[in-house]
Amino acid sequence: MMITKEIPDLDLGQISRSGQCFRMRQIGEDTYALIAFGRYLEVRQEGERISFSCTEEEFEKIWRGYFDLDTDYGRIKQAVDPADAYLQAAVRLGGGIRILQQELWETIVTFIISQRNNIPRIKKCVDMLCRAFGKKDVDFRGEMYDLFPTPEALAGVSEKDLRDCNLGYRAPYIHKTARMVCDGTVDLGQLHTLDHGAARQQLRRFCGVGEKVADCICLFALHHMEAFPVDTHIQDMLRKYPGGFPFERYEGYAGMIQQYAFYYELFGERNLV
DNA sequence: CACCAGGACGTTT
DNA sequence: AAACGTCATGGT
Repeated sequence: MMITKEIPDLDLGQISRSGQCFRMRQIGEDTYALIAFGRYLEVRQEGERISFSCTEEEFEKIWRGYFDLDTDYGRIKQAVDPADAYLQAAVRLGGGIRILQQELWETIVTFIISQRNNIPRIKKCVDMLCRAFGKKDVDFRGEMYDLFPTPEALAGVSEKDLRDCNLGYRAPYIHKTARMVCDGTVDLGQLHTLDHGAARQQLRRFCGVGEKVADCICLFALHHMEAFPVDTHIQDMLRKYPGGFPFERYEGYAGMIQQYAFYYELFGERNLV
């Protein structure tokens, strides 16, 4: 149960480092393990040949959508202004990033955790949460792994138990948010049917979800490619456009441009551009 | 509208 | 070793 596909514009290392998915880890030189939609997957990359540890059926059902394989990222990159030295450099560095289509509940919680936090620590917190409150399952080798805890699981534990996962002041945010999902205050299923403005408005009702986190959830779980989360790194980037960033040029997919810029701010050479 | 606490730790100096 | 910063938000 190993299938191989030819996939352009995809770099597992870049996706793993890009900080949109906190449950993807490197387990070998070119191999990554991730857990999503109740499945454990190992993915290996050799150039454009990507191997998936699953059946063809599972690939079509889950991973084609998860890795956003029906979006043409080559076309998006070609649309970047050739005269824009900054974005050209950003695309050169992070051209293998894709916008994953992750699970909504997990994305809500992980991006509440992400606020005022760094990527290595976010991953640790998420691992601890899954270890403590997630259902256990076995992978294709028979090894145990932890699913992401359900809203019911997180609403059912004490705030202190959440704090023990090093969530700090985010513990009450997550507890309240879990309860709001369980009691139906916000309908997660319905969120998938809303447009960007309406979804963002609903997400803002959760405790601990502000403008930035709401946009991350829209981009990484609801696949609103127009969502443009502005954090401290993107603020730095925007300052490099004294005449204003050309949002109108990238209408409908500014979120993808945001990801290239975010990655470049984090991993690009400091003295370049 | 302008602060500022709250937590813990990765990163840089 | 010590200061600095981290994919912000809610409360005052």
